[in-house]
Amino acid sequence: MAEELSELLRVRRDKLEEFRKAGRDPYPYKYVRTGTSADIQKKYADLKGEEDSPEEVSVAGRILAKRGHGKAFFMHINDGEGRTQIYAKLDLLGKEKYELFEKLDIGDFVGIKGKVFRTRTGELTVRVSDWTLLSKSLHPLPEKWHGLQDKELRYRERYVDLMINPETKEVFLKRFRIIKAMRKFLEGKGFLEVETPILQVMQGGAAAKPFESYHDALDMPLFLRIAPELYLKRLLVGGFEKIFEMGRVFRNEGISFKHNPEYTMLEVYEAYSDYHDVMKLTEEMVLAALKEISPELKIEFKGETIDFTLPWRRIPLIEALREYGGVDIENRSDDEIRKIAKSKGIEGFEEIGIGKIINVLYDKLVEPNLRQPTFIIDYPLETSPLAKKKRDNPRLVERFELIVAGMELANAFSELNDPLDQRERLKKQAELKAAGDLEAESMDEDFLRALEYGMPPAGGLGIGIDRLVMLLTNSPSIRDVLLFPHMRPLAEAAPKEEEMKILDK
RNA sequence: GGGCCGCUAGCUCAUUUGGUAGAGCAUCUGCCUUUUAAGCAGGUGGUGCUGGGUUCGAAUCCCAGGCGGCCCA
Repeated sequence: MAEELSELLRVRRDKLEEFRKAGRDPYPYKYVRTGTSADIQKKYADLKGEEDSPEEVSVAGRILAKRGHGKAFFMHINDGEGRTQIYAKLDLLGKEKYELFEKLDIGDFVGIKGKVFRTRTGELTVRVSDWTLLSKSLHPLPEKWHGLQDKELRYRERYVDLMINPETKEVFLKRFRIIKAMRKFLEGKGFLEVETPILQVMQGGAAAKPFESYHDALDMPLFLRIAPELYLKRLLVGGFEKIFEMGRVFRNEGISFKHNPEYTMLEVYEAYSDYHDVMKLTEEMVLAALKEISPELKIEFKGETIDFTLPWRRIPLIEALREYGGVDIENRSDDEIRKIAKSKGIEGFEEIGIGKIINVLYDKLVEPNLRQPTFIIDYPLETSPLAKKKRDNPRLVERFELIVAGMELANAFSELNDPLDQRERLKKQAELKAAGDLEAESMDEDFLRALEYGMPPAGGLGIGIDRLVMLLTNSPSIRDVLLFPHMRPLAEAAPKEEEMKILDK
């Protein structure tokens, strides 16, 4: 494979051999550090200009910058907590060690031993008394001024993006803190984290097209879950009263700035609660996540100010359609609603249920216009087969979605626990599926049996974690908050014939 | 799925009537013992996304395809 290497790559491989010949293993097994870059900054903060640290330290990291000065040499190395300046002098190291040290490349990992001192410009610096190559890098890094700009490369080679662009790392640190804060919030309220199947026999819990897989030994198809909902409800039946699951779900749909085929969803269920309680819980939890990122309740997102000050607006779906879409579907027949939809340019859903059409009307006319945090509440019955009917209006269900910056962030119901009603609703879904609606729910007999044993009244909530992180980190695309967003493979990385064979077995 | 835009050195970007493809950083060589976008001098490095077409001649014009971005459905 090595015959076509460009000069830059060849030079690094040559150096690899040179280090080997000089008796330095380019990939040794371990290195003992006395501390990190941050430890040095903290420990020697009071070091005066003229003095050395009394003892030697050892640090390790990736070389990010080199500045040679003839018989002296500066570099910066980066570890998980920051950077450390390194100073090497011919006098101190001796000819052989110094000349090899100069040959280290940007990108290499090194271990550095030496005393700490302050340079003329005041920067704490380790003066090298000995050094160890810890891993030879065979690729040049992107340039120091602009970093890696090309979005495609940043997504495809996230490892390079992370090592070179500090703001990328910052986004993911924030992501992990947000998730941690939400777990902490829920655990503080007595919720228990559970895990349910990702490989599911039935399609259920949401309106979405699933990915299909196959279990060879059982000789049966399996779906990757589109939601954990139906299993979490089985747990309510089993006696868990406050539970949540944070995990990956998979939806076989298009890709956009707010859609990735796999994403992280938080689902929360609380027995003896209804959707009013869940709205309060949602507000508190989102604010707990926000607090982790910003002391203010107002944040910037794509040039827009989003104000999370409570209370957030609550508006029934039908009113929202009137206010934002100028259409009135209250007390209209299915045919009339279909006509309204058509007049708004919504076509191609002729065989599909009226619930879907209302959803499309809403998606098109209302959602993009909701910029500030807003709860859309009380959805038409047909749109929500898993939600309880509204207590004073059986044409509606007790459901809300939280919309921020035109994005659906959360979806929640007073969960349907009447097994006979649920059976009727799933039957309707099965009819829609038969008519060609790929997103319709399956008739899940085991789930219905569970409900027949009795599920306590409960409020349930789903939150799209990735979108929340987008908002809180001012990231314009979901790809910016996923470490490895889905990309079409490059020709060179496309699946090989051997791999494709697996699918035929 | 549709529209627009992009793809040029490892990276960031130039290159206008179609006429031998450039810069900065990185890399290499020489000088330089406290620099930090170190400096000075010199050099190497290109299937111009891929394939086809037009032309004496294509990075540039045309067609098809690939990958990506933005907007729309």
